[in-house]
Amino acid sequence: MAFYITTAISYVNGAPHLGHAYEAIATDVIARHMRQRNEDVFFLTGTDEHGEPVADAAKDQGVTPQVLADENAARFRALLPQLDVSNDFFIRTTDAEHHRRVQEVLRRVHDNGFTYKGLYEGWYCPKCADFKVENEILDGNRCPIHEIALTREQEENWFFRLSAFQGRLEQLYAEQPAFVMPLQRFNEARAFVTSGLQDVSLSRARMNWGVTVPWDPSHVFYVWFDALLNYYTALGYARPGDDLTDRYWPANFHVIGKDILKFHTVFWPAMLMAAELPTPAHVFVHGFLLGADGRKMSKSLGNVLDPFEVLDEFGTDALRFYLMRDVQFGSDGPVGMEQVTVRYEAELANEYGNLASRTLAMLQRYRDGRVPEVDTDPALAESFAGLADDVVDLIDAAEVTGALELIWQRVRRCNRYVEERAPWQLARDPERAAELDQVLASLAEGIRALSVLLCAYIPVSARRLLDALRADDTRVEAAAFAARGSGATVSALAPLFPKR
RNA sequence: GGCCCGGUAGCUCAGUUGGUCAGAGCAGCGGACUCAUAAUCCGUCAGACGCAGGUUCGAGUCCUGCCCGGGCUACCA
Repeated sequence: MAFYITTAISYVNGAPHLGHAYEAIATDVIARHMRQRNEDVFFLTGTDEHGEPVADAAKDQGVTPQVLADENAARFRALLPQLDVSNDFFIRTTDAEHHRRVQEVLRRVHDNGFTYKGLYEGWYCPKCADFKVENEILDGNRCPIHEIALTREQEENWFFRLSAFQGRLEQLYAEQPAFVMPLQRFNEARAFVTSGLQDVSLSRARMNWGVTVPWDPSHVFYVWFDALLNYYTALGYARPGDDLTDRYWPANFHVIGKDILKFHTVFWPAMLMAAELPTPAHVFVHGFLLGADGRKMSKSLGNVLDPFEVLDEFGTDALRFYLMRDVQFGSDGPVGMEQVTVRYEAELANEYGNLASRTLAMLQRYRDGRVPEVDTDPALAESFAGLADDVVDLIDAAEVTGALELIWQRVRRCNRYVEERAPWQLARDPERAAELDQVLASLAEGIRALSVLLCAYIPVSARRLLDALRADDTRVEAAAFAARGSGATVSALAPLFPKR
């Protein structure tokens, strides 16, 4: 089955930071897992490059918006391979093909009668040449930047008849209780819809850094509408000569941060309805990463976790593991270098890495590196029963943290199993060779099954261990605990997660 | 103000439809073992499950009120 998943696209008016990495990694875990299930996966990410902030920043730097966008888009794009993110395409909203398709879709919205020319009225700062939002205005209606008095002004805009979709959106929320996840966000979005919808402006006339409105070329589309459409337009040109739209649309998952909830859970489905396009199955809203002190990360507080520092110190898999493990996906959570160290040493090095080391070492020492081809221990098999299915169910619900916890319970179980059976004692008694065979075969099988499931989270390390075990099948089906030892001759493996 | 989440051992949190539900991990303390990256394993400590009522044979688990923390309450992207 087709499985289409996206991250939000990053706004290029800034540098990539941990938040971008977090979202990309979480989405990548789901995408990789789905590929392990032989789903026909398409994973999209990219950059959002239009709008006033980019135009303004470019002006400040004395370059054209396109030059600025090119520079910054390259930085975002370069981040992905560093994180081992396996996106299938990287869309830029400045792509010509994107422009063309945005115009196509919104033309249809226009033709269907869901737009009209109206007046946007708001508080305007003549120095900023920009309207200010209600909650950013200082007391006395003053500009937050210039602190000068704002004037009440109007601008002629094209409007989108969001209000016309109130009923259909309510219906969507009634029929798809998992349209927005987790539940708190669903409630939030639904409450917003229920409270009554106003029309929203669809175009801007004061600015030209955007996609031209085809029926009124003096306007460009409001950046959000252009940006949201990336999820749809990308499928049209990601594979030159092959339109993937029918194959993948609508998306299974849009993974986003809570700050852009409204755009994705209200505006976006309404716009798709207006264009007569199917709406996505799920919008998953993740939380924010906080400083180790639980406060919002900020340079002045000095509580920022630098992803590149983690990558340098511990590596890509460690960063991926840490973020998926330590912060419940869907909630906010504190992160810090100390916590990274604890998870790395206690779990990746001591529990998983060392489990691999001791297992391989015993195979080498007691059986010349060969996994005995004997029946595995039903007691250990029992501990793995249902694991892969449970992981599958949790990932279906985007519960990447919960799934990892289940996997990790079995990592611990394997270490306990080693102690229970004490293979080094069995090795001293030739009469108990059969028992030792069983224990070693079972342990090899255990770390193999675990590594298959861990491929989505720590792809490089899991793969290294599987290679050492001569086990190349990474499909989720292969995560079932086998009834017999593989008979493979394993190879030596340097510590997967060396301690410093 | 209204609405939505949450408030469970020192810390981070699990606890499905009410009846071994009082748990896990980390931290602390004690012990065992040696295959392993001095890794691992076992035991142990503590908690009136935010407060007060209520429903029930029985409630972290349902109802009401209150307290505390967080979020949303529209056009910054």
